[in-house]
Amino acid sequence: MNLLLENIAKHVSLTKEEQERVLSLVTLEHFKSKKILLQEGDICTHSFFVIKGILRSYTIDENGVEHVVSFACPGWWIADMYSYLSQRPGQLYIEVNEDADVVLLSKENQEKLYKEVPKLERFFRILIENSLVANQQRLIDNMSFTAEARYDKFTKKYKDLIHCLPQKQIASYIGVTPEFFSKMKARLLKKQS
Amino acid sequence: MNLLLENIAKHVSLTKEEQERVLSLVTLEHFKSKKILLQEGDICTHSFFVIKGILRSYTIDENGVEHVVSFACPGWWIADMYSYLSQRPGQLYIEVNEDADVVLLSKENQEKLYKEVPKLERFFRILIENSLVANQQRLIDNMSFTAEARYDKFTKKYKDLIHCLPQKQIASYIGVTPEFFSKMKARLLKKQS
DNA sequence: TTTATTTCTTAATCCAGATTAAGCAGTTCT
DNA sequence: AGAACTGCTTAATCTGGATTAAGAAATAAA
Repeated sequence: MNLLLENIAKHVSLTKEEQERVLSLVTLEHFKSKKILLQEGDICTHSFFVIKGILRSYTIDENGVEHVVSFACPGWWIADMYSYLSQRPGQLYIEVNEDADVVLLSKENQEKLYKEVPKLERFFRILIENSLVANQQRLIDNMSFTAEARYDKFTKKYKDLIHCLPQKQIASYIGVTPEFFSKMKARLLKKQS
Repeated sequence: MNLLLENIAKHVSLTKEEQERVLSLVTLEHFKSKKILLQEGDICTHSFFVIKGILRSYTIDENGVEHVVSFACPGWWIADMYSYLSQRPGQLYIEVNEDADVVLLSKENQEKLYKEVPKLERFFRILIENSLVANQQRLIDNMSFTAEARYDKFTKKYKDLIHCLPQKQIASYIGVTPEFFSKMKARLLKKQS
């Protein structure tokens, strides 16, 4: 649970009382691998902060193909932002990739926090800013680079994560089929030697 | 200039004095078509709010190919968010598509506004939230849909804009070459009849 | 342990979209 | 008016990556 307070402390400093207030408005839960925390059509009532384990968000398109939107490991937030912000049914799935301890913050309680601890408005703004920048970069990368270059970027950015993920999920994240990804990887191995 | 205050009023309500303070910290400028407001390597010191005309942001990749990131018409903000937030050199170009009246807000003055009119922290958070959601949707669309479906979405979303844009820019935005875009459009015309 | 189920790989074939190239119309500049 | 750009189109060819299919390896279930 300290991880959450440390995370906040990186961007704004709270008094002991404010910290207590934050903790009183969130809950900690444990989820087993493969548990689905959110489905297409659901309204995203909570955002999730990962303490331990890994979560993953994805969409399923009209052909039944899964597209990974993001991974969240300890210290990261994850939610269907469209649904969470608008409180309308969303299109994202959020699933547990590896047994996880997760902090839940409800939309209601977040609004409460904004009022009671206005500093947190700043904190969440910064989170969203970072998320926007990362997202925009990924969009540009997808338009500018080949699958190979995208994979290269991914390995550098998520060095630790990479060994914990089934490679079909990595393939999906960088935007290729598992078959092509497998071929590409084999090609890269040959190149190196 | 009213457009700016209306834009703010949609999300937070300011007193007359607060409005005055906002206006005192921004400047209005006119730019001619093709004027480049920001280049790769520049630090983005201002964000731009379009009163009249159209701006466009894009990157140029290592092969010299341009990728349109966004269009901004009246009532929209535009900036290189990575560079603006981090005050580091960015990769985006921002160019005038059509003679434009633009409100400039410097990073400094924005910080000043956050302190003097904390309500604006909320306003800008909401802006960024919306921008994040739109961006994420575009990422999902790019992964899930064919060029044709993406074009279809684009025409619906930017009905008015579409007639003001050279189609090579539309092609770039949806992520195809102008040649392919031209072919696709011809194909669509045949289909309809 | 055996059986299912899922994941990964390899290979053949296919296709959306890129590349190259050329011609044409409209603008802008002398 | 002519020259020089820039934008759009068409067509031929090419390729990154998809699709289909089938087998091997690894996990999970019974």
